[in-house]
Amino acid sequence: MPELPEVEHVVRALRANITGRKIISAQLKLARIAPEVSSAQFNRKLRGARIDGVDRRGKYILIQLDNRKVLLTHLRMTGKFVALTVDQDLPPHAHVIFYLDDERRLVFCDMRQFGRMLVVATSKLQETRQLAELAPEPLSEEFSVDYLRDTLRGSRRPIKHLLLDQTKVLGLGNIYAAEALFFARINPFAIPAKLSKQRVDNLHAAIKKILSEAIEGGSTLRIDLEDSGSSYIGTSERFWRVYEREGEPCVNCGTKIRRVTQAGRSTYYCPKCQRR
DNA sequence: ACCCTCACCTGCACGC
DNA sequence: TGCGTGCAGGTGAGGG
Repeated sequence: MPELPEVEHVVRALRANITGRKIISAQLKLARIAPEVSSAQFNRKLRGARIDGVDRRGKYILIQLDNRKVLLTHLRMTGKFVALTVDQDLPPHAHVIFYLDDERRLVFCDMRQFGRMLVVATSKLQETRQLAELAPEPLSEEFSVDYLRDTLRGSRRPIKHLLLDQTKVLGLGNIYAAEALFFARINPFAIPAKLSKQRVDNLHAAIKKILSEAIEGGSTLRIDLEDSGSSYIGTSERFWRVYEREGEPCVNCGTKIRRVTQAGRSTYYCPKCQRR
């Protein structure tokens, strides 16, 4: 499910819901979710810790603890957090359960079991392999036109593929990469190194626009954020210009949206608006 | 270094 | 109804 905007919503909801709570115990029910530790070690590292805050780096969720550790979570495709009150049953695919000091349980559910958790020392956070190579935050000053131009300059793989590389451009997934290219009117097969300065400017603006609109809940996104106990945190419903619109008319020119497979993923684009 | 393919899983929509 | 196929918003390993 989640690309950067969805993860940001999960982070905000978690921050509002669990900051200040203490983890009484942590039950890792499916070992592959935290492959670097046993379930006993997982509990040992987390039990007794108070949650000081919740942050995000790219698509990673960082749950800051007061025991000088951070719980890193990646939702991958289908990971979700849900907060349960005492009287509520576990939902399907509940793989990790955090028993909190207010009698609620924070549950990590993941149908496809791709999600991952990792407990790292706060002092080692920067050098953690999963975070160390990530590109700058796309909504920060650091992600500048100059940065993007320098990044694209050396690359000859199709631009859509590069946009999914989190070490080059951070936060986009298959949907927002397609949408950003549509807004910038760039063909997904275009060669990054060959893009004109103007097109790089357009792409830079499009990435910022797509992500910030999705986060702030503009016209493209309707947020369904629940503070109260039971519902899934950070779900959303939205409308896309090209994604999953194969055969439908382009909103700009009416040409049928095309779907192609690129690097093993579906890519949607308007063949008329998005010329190479 | 790059680029591609596949693997990891379950569930759902679709066609026969 | 039932079964096979393809597909799903992410990443990482392994090959050329």
